[in-house]
Amino acid sequence: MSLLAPVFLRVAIDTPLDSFFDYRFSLRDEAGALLPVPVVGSLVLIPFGSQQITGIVLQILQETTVPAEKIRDVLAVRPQLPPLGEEWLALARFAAEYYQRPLGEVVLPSLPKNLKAIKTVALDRALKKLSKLTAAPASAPVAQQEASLNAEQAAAVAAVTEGQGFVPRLLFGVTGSGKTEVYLQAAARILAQSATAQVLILVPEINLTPQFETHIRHRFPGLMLATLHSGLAEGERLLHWLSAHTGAARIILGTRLAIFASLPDLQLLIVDEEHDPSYKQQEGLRYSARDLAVWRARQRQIPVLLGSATPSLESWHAVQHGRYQLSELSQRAVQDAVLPIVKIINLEKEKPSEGLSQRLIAAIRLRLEKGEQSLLFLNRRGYAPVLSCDACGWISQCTRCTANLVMHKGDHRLRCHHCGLEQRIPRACPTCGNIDLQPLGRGTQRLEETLAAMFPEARVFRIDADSTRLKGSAAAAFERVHEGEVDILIGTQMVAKGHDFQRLTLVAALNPDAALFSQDYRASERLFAQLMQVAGRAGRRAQAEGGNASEVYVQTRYPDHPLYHALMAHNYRHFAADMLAEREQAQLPPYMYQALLRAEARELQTALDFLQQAAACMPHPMITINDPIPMTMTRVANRDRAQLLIESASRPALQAFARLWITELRSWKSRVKWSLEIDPVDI
DNA sequence: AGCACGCCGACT
DNA sequence: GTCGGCGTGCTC
Repeated sequence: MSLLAPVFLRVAIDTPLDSFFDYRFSLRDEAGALLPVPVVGSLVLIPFGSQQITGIVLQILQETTVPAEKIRDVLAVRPQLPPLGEEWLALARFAAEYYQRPLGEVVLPSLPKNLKAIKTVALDRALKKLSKLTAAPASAPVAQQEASLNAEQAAAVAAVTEGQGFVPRLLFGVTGSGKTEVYLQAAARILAQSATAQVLILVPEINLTPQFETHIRHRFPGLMLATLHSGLAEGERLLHWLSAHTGAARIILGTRLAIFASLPDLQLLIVDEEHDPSYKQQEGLRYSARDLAVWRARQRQIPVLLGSATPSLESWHAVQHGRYQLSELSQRAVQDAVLPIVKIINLEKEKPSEGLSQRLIAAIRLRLEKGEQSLLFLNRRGYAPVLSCDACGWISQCTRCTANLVMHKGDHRLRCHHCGLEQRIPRACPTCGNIDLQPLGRGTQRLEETLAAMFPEARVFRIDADSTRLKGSAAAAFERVHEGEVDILIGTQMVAKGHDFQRLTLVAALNPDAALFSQDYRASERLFAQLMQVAGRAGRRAQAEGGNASEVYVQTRYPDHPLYHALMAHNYRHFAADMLAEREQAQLPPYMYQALLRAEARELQTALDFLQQAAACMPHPMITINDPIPMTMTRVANRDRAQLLIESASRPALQAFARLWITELRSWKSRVKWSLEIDPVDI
């Protein structure tokens, strides 16, 4: 083999085509100088059709079966970037295989845009900046001002840090039981064990990164921390990603996308609020960051800590079956703090006015008198979910979706929350001309208006996606609440997570019933977690301060529902046992594995026909193929959607089937847009 | 998925 | 006579 012969690079690129592409790489440049052979994991700039794109080198080949006339030359390699490692590629390969997507569609979207740009100015600048920061004196990663731990916390920290190899562990503890302290001290010990060790901490929401970041910076001064989430500007994102990739960052804090960070010496993974649905990506590669965290830990034979007050039934099931270890924090860690008292208000007996029962109004008034905060949780933004005409029965419907247009009073608009369609609120009914149109139902805006009128002396404040649309305004809004500038806080699920408000002693869920009877069998699991979580916002204050225990009010038409009883008793174990028994009885996950084939087309029937053919094309003894059904929200943005659920008791069988099935469906070259999701969560 | 090439309707 | 509709075919 002559040294002058070119080599061929097998490259993965971001395309739905499930194949790799081979390119020629000449070992001599135009001047005749010898070039080093590129390394697997390098990024390369290549011509692709009429475009120039960036791909990643998977293999170096001496020859290729691709006809010579088709082969094209690599345009450039990116030598300044240390190549992505084998271990990272193995993670991407696993995700691609497990979720049944082309490898390039996993790898390339997970990299910062500036890394893939044709021009390397941004990359060069970031690398230069990074080299200055490491140059900074590396202080010993000794934790500062550690809080003292109770026995359960200490046991959890010891168990995490003294275990050998891959140990998945569930940290089960109510809000306020001190999970964060366990994370920080476990991280401190792991970081102290070597000068290069890295710890990855995942949080469910971008809103939670700032306060977590503050904790970490305070606790580990001088240690490089990288945050990774979708809110970063491209420049920051590249810098942070590079600091993780080069090993300079020792703690990496991020949302689900951070699970794909390149981390050369990862030694501990922490997934906070592991049950949170946000860990599931709901478009493109539909991965579970929680599940991938466990996979990464197994791959590297390191501990992974999954924390929650209301663990996912999957994780709880794994504990019951001995696949995960359990560390429990059974007490609130703050001295004298007690669990809030949960009170159920029967809306059939206590008729609400403007959505508020008299008892709840009285409870709010009491808090105002004592200078304490109340939080009203209503998971519905806008003024009213629909506008209607009493005279003819017209209601505000989206013309493009199977959904109502939501009334937004502030900017006088009707808005579809699914496709973004907007129009002015009509002066009169579009069908009969009646000028007296009625908002039906209640959203956070209307509630805000009601409370402001009811308590003119109170500072009423609303936090939802509408009120925090501008970048950075969510952080400012939470800050306002923390500073005590708010008496009554109204919020959607945004306020349910993570934030601890010191003067908050009343939490109310105004209208949580809808989830009880949802078609989605996971809805009650989510509702329970959400209510436990929002309840956890209250009662952090020590009783010793002279206050009574905090209160949580739940307004419901179904006061005897077992979910609310479990909530009153703060009894996750009981709830989980019931739910798992139900799931086993009904043969649902985690006792069964599922995949969901979705199809969309202009006409519903086209989508259903496609699914019907898919259902019939490959019978398999170990796979249950259900009937195609229209999705609950059939039409979104003028596309009709339908789905087909397949199930199996065997994960390998489901995987093998899905692989063959996808190959078959691809070969049809149908014009129906379709996708297959493994382990779907929103059914 | 992009993007080009290619063959039929309403415009300067 | 051209601009542009989206059908189909390809991408190392």
